[in-house]
Amino acid sequence: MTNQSEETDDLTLISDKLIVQALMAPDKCPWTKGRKSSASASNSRTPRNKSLPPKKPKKKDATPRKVLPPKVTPSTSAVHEKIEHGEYSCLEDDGNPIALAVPERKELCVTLPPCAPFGDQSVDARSKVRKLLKLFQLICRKLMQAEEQQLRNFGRIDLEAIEVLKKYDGYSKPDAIVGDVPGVVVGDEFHFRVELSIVGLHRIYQGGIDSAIVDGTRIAISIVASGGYPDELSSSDELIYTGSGGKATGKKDAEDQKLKGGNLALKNCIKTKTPVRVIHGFKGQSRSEVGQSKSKQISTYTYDGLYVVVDCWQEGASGSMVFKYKLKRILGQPELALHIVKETRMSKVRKGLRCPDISLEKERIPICVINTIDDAQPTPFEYITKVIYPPSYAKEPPQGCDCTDGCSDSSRCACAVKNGGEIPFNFNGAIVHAKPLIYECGPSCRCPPTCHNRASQHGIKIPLEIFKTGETGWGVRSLSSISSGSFICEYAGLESSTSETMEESVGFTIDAAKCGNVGRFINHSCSPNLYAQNVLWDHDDKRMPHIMFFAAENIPPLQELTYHYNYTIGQVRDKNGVEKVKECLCGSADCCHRLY
DNA sequence: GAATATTCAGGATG
DNA sequence: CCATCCTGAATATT
Repeated sequence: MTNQSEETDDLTLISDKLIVQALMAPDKCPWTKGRKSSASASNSRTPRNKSLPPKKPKKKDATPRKVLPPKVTPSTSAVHEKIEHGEYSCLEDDGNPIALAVPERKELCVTLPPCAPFGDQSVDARSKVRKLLKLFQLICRKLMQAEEQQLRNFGRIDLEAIEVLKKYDGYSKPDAIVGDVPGVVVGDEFHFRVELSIVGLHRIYQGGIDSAIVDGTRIAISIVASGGYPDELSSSDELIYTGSGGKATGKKDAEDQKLKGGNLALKNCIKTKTPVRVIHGFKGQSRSEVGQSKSKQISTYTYDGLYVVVDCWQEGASGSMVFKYKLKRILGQPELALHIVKETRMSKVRKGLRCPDISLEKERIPICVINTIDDAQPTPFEYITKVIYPPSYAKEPPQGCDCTDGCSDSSRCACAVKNGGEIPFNFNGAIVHAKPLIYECGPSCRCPPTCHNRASQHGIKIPLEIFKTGETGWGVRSLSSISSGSFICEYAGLESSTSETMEESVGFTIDAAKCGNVGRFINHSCSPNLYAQNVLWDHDDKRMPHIMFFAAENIPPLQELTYHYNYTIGQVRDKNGVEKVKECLCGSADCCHRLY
């Protein structure tokens, strides 16, 4: 609908505010209020002190740069009002610090955002769920970071993280829910069983069948099928599930499964016609990145939707009988993206393929263009992978570190020190949390390219594709699942100064109308799944940091990638200073229907 | 030897 | 005390 290159007119940003998304939420970041020095912005290991008065952000110092979204702006609105109402806040700011109960001398402190959103009626269930999950994932990344710095060894990060989360105001034990859980949508992905429990999808940690008593009878409310038993996940909408207990789990003694507990509950569902939530677990989807350390086995749990139990019988030889259940998926629910991806991968020809690699091999992996809506092709542009700086501009050489130990000692690595004494990435490449500015190691550092403090400078690693959306023109998505914190891509384009001379210039913008990379196709959303992070690595000019997109949550395959353009209403004017209005079409629940 | 499969042990919840 | 469609680390196997 909107065409990028048509919108190349005079967008003028009258506000000098710079707003960038926090990893936690569409939030009010330090940028909004002026910048803190990156060193003081880090809260990763502040001493524990709950009564610490909230830090007042500095009014404003040097305003670096405005993020100019692609001039092709599809749809949008602004989160501005919410920011004004203080509904959101960012990790870097005045959160309530919660100390981890680390039974060793070294205490870890995770700063959590204020808990206003919880229990607030105005926040819909979906936002709550997403916030809780983001919070949990943030804690996990923090713990992982601590583990990697060898401050401490947690066996089970998931269990450790839930302990922290429990201390957070707004966390409560989930009630038993029959049917869909408000805020959870078919296709949602999780990485730990604990996460299923947090959102109330499946409350027990290990058991496969969660049940509740309704009207005096025990009925099943959710099941997890993750390969522990030989279930049959036949084709599409049917599932044969194996009961719990007996020998199947690898017991020493053969034993018949008993019709009690979960087994009975599941059988009762036939009579009561109770819908059962099905969560599908997949194992070993880990994809070892090139040059990365050993890839951990990663399990993914996908919410498959509601099923009804239609049949129940016993199977097997006497002495090792098991219960089997036949479940049918209730019609009218969205198809799992996973299945579509499977079909797509199976089929030889890709439907709607308009271009096998729009980057013309400039990226490490091809980025194809898919259009199953009409015949349109993207408007031609020059594909570049790196930002192009103004001709007159000579980049300041960065001051690197001289680490030879892989920058492992974050108190000695000069780059880590600039990041407030931490390497802001986990060893798997995920960003730990949003910061005003991140310093990656660069060309003048002595560390090798495999250093963990170089997460976003090696280009795109996740297979992305450009596709035609219904309403918003072109968009970007992936056939793979993306886990929270993953680096997606840079926003590349022509860097230009907003004032006459380079020297006096206060603001810079990136214009991707004529040349750019995939980043120029990423649409706006009021509840985005990516966020933009400022990063410096190949130069030290804070006025024009790289703008790097990271996943703010787990993103299922085929879901469109979006970030918040961060316009404010009234911000954009035409040549004559007249306010311009653009409708937001992002369609999210908290959309305010105006991009600017 | 490294990548993968199997087993073991520790653990939270009900 | 019991058991569980978990996890991560330790062994075993290709």
